[in-house]
Formats: sequence, structure tokens, C-alpha cells
Amino acid sequence: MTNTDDSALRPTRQRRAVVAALQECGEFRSAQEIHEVLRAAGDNVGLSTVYRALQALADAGQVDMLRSEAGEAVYRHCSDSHHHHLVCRTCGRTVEVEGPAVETWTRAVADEHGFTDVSHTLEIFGTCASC
Amino acid sequence: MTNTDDSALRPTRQRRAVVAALQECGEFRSAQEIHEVLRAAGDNVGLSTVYRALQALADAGQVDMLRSEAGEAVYRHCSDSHHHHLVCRTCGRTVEVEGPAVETWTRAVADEHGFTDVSHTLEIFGTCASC
DNA sequence: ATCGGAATGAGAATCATTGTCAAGTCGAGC
DNA sequence: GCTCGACTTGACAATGATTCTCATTCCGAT
Repeated sequence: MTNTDDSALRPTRQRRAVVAALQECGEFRSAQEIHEVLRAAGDNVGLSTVYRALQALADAGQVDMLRSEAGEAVYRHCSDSHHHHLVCRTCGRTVEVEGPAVETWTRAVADEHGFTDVSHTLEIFGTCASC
Repeated sequence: MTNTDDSALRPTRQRRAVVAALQECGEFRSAQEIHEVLRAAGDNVGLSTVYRALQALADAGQVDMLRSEAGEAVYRHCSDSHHHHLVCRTCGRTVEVEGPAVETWTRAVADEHGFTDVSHTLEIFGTCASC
């Protein structure tokens, strides 16, 4: 809608660093954690910048954002297609899962009650085999 | 499990007030909002107390807690059975919905990947007919 | 190389939530 | 009805994530 597509995200050193960190890590990480990682790696990136980069990436759909059970925003580099997450609440290991039936169901339920412009959030938390 | 059931929640004036406010309201409200409502009604209840009461009620399963899109914890008095919510993002109207298939599916997916001690969150947001 | 606008960063500011601890309240037993 | 100890409360400080501010810096088209 409001996405003019010429949103023009300038590929700066800092943004590249954030993207790289997310790709290397593979799990959901908070802005603060990413900031730590970058700092540890010698990349000096301001905390505000990390927050801004992550939000921009999330808005652009290049990363997934969800809230941990503690309520913090955590980010992860994911595949493009719509999917949900099965997350280990101990080690953070994440499995992308798809549930066509769930998508269908949510839409049906929303229709049934006259709701339009529907979106949904679904996350599964658990303890993985190795934890 | 850890629930000894003799959890003994003393029914104090403040806790009663919080419960009453939730029941009257019927929609998801934040701790701060409940605090406002009580204060406006002349019931003087400390903010900390409201937070504690809501957490206790949520733990006891007497109210549902979820995070608004802004990330704040919001509470609502709900039926006992496990269910999810279809929430109007304009007026806040809430419909409780049940999806046995979803429950089954989440458990199956978790099992399949060796996850145990599984929980899940599922909320549907949309615009209701009158909005 | 230059210019304008976008991006950065250090720190302050905000805001929900939690912790602290002395004072108040409940209710079982006398 | 009165007492005592345990549970609760509340005013305020403390925490911690996130956002804001704004002067400085960087990007990239000209």
C-alpha cells in the first residue's frame, strides 16, 4: 500500500553488517544481541542504528520479527514465503513450518465473523531435543 | 505440575476491584489502563498492585494475557477453555475462537521435530464488519 | 570534487514493568 | 472482640528495552 517500492534503503556499512550478522547467526536475536555481536567482531555500530536497521529490514520483509515470550522483539533472516516458527525456548533453535490448513482456517474464521483485512500471528515455543 | 492448587489467592479489595474492572470492560486492556479505570472510579489501587494482580490472575488462568501489536501486555476476562482471539484492530472487539485442528497440528509439528513442553500463541487481527 | 539529503551515533528521554521495604490488612485461633 | 504472623499493599526507585535528538558523517548522483 504505502510502499512506494523506491523506499531506497541505502546499503551502508552498518546495514550490511547487521544483515550479515543475522545471516550468519540463523536464529532469532534481539537488537541488543546483534549489537553485542557486531561490537565483539570489531564492527562499531551504534545501538540506535541497529534498532533502525532491524526495523527497516522488518518493514521491507527481509527479516522476520516476533516477540519472545519475555516480550522483547527478536529478529531473524528467513525465507520469503509466509511461514511460522517453532522455536526452542532454551537454545533458540528455530524451525520454519508451514501450515496451509491454519491459513485457511484463520481466513474462514475471520470471514464467518465478518472480519476483513485479516492478518495473524502464530508461534510455537518448546524445548528442542538437545536441550 | 508446579501448581499446588492451594495457591490461596486472598480475595482483597484491590484484587476484587481488578477482577471487576476486567469483567465490566470485556476487551483487552493494559495494566496501566486498568489502573486508570480504577482510579477514575474512586478505587485507589497502587500500580504495582494492579500489575501483580493481573499476573496472578493470568497465572491462575482466570484471565488471558497477550501482547498488543505495540508489544504491551494486555489482559481480558475470558472463558476457561483454551481458545484464541479474533480481534478488531480498529475497535478492539474480540471474538473467542476455538480450533481443535490447530491444537493438534501444533503438537504434531512439535513432535515431529523433537520438541517437548510445547506452547503456542495464535492471534488473528482484522477489521470487523462495523468498522 | 561537490552538494543535499539520508544515515549515523552518543547520550538523553521515554515508558512499561519490576523490585524494595515499611506499613497495612486478613483471618484463624484465643 | 482481640492478637499475631503471614500475606498484601503502595509510594517510589530501579531496571531495561526502545525511541528521540541533533550535530556530524557518509552516499552517490551531478
